[in-house]
Amino acid sequence: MKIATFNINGIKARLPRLIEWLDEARPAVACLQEIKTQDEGFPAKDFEALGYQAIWHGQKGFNGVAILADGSLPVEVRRGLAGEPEDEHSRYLEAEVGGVRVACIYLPNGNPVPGLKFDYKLRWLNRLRTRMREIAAEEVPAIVLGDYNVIPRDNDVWSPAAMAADALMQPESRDAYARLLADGWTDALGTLHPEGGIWTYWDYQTGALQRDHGFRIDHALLSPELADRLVGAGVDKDHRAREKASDHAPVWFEFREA
DNA sequence: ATGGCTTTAAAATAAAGA
Repeated sequence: MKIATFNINGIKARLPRLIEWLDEARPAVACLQEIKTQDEGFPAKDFEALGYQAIWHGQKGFNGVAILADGSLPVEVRRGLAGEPEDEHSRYLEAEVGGVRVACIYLPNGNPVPGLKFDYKLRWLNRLRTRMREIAAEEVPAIVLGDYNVIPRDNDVWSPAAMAADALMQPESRDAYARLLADGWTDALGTLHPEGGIWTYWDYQTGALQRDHGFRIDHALLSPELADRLVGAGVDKDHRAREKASDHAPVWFEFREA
């Protein structure tokens, strides 16, 4: 069972690329971030034509998440995180798919540091932790995946010095991420590759892709019940180099059947 | 170099991203 995440940076601008990737990679579940459309603009019919059914949480102009499943409709469990009723950002969507709890997240970027946006990022990380502890207590196979906007380790970035001032690498961001791991969640790609050097994002600017100036911020955290079933993971880097590509590449995780 | 690109929203610029 392949479960993937892809920050597509605009589902309208990226639809041909997205369909192409679904067709080639054919994940059982695909979590999308930054769909950047209101609910009514979501191209559900284009996915249905490929055999995928979807749920989504859109927003005008930016943010927005979706969960696609091959041959079935994800059963929605929750949209949005508790704790800040006034928070209208569309960044969290959770569903049951094929016997697995799947939470699709788009964590706030948090730049500049310091500032209100960074404060929001840290609060959001705390709210996420609260929800993940609830999921963990259910003792079900679970995966919380998406764009975490956190570079967990120095070997997850082409140059720690170049990114030192960025919200993605602040000690507070890393500590919050580390607390999730301490709670018992497994960083799927990080665990398979402790040596680092794997990127999921390359900036559009200054030829970052050509220089391989990237970093790893798209993650999947696994509950113990699912971590035992992990058999592989990877980044579809070739999709980053295609015409009109997102600045993120798709990341996939393969699991043994239960 | 708070920039460099890119998308969205909306009608020329501005916000947001990371």
